[in-house]
Amino acid sequence: MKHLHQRIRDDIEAKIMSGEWAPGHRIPFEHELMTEYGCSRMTVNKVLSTLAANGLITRRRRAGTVVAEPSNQQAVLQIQDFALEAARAGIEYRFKILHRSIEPIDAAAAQRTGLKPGTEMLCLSTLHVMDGVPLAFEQRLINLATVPEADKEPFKEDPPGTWLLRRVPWTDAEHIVRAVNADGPMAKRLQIQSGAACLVLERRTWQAGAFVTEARLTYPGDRHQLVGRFSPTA
Amino acid sequence: MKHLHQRIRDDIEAKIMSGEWAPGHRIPFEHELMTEYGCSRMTVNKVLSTLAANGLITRRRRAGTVVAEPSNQQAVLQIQDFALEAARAGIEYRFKILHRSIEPIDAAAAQRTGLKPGTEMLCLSTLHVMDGVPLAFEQRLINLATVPEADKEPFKEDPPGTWLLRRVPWTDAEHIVRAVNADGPMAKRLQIQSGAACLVLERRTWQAGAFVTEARLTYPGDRHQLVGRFSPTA
DNA sequence: TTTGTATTTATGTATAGACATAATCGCAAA
DNA sequence: TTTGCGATTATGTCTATACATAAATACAAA
Repeated sequence: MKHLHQRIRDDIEAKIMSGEWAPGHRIPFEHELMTEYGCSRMTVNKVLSTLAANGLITRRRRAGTVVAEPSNQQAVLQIQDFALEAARAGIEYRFKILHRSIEPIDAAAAQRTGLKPGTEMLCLSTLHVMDGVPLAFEQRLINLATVPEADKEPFKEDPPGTWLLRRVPWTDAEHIVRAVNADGPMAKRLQIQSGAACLVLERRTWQAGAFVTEARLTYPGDRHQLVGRFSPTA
Repeated sequence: MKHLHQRIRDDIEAKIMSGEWAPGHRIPFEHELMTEYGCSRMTVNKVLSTLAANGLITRRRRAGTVVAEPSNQQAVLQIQDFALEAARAGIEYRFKILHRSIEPIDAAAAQRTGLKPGTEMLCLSTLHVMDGVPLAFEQRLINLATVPEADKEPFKEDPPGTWLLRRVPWTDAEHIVRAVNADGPMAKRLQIQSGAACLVLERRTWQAGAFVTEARLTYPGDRHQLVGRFSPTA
């Protein structure tokens, strides 16, 4: 016999995912489920709260609980930290800062990040190399207003991403994944053919509303992929 | 005065994200937090359970609770359902089944899906068109052992993905995102230049361990991107 | 030393009740 | 008809308690 908690949850998920309870359908009240399963309200409540947190259902006081609109399917993709992954796998990892400067943010980037045009940003270009093979090229902007100590950091030990991850708390991130053809300079840096398909991952992170950093990572398409696993229940 | 629940949660998250409690650091026992905040164990327990579900902490019986290793950063990417998105945006959407057959699964696919080689699969190739522009090419395998009714479905109303989503409950999915150069036939189908970068999304779904379907979606790189938002707390 | 077993301990699940709160509904007053 | 207000109702949060369970620990037997 499984846990009641799990049984209630499985039942509801099955009904939603089979389409028996379509989006917008009102789910039985806690009171009703409580009678149906012969358990306390807390048990039902915890299940429904969890499902709501996972976006499967929408709850509103007085109105009750309904199956959520299948907004967009969500997939959890894992995005690796080069240094960490390399260390774990026992692979030789190096990185090289190819460019470093402090510049006022341009108009397009200001738009993306929500900063005032002209804000001073630390601009870094980094090549990530594993086992002697270029794995990714990283173009990064760091907001010096939020992370002033980045100015004096030489980035000798850790690459900028790892350094930031350890030092700056962040609360929100936005990701964009695209595919592009490598132009000449990019092809040269990554040692691939000009025009080869590359996976581009852009990540912007904020900390309590304050912009922290933007990273654009370009991976050779034939050497890399993003992998993710997703359970609606997890 | 905020809810106690939220306060405890904020405190713990702040300590973790500021680095004060580094990965591996043991968090006070429920018993201790209960005394510290002057509340019941259930309250503390719910907070910690939620944080554990979000991957911020790791809990083990008897051993206690520790700050989770920042394994891989996880990003929640949104993956759209063509028909649904088009309907919402008021865009004209069509799809065309270019190929349909029933074939025993090949060795490579058997490996990926965990099925026995030779299992009968419904193979479909579909072109998705929005506003007259090819948006994606879909190659899909459907496990007839799990979804026998797919055999007789003509897929006139809904494209295979939408049809399956409505009909088959699924519990697990695996995603892979890659970038590839379009070969000749693909370029022709998508009306792009041969060699143009394409985003390839592979999705495999299971239902309680039974394989349901595999979809490989190829998007022109210049027409599409995946977007995602992520908060560690949400 | 190794293996097996009992104990302890922290978390996991569940209960039955309490009060708070937000949103809706119905009714009455303007 | 519209506005305002009180009653109702479903969810939100929390308590105090109970027993289950997994895992570390200590101790005893082989």
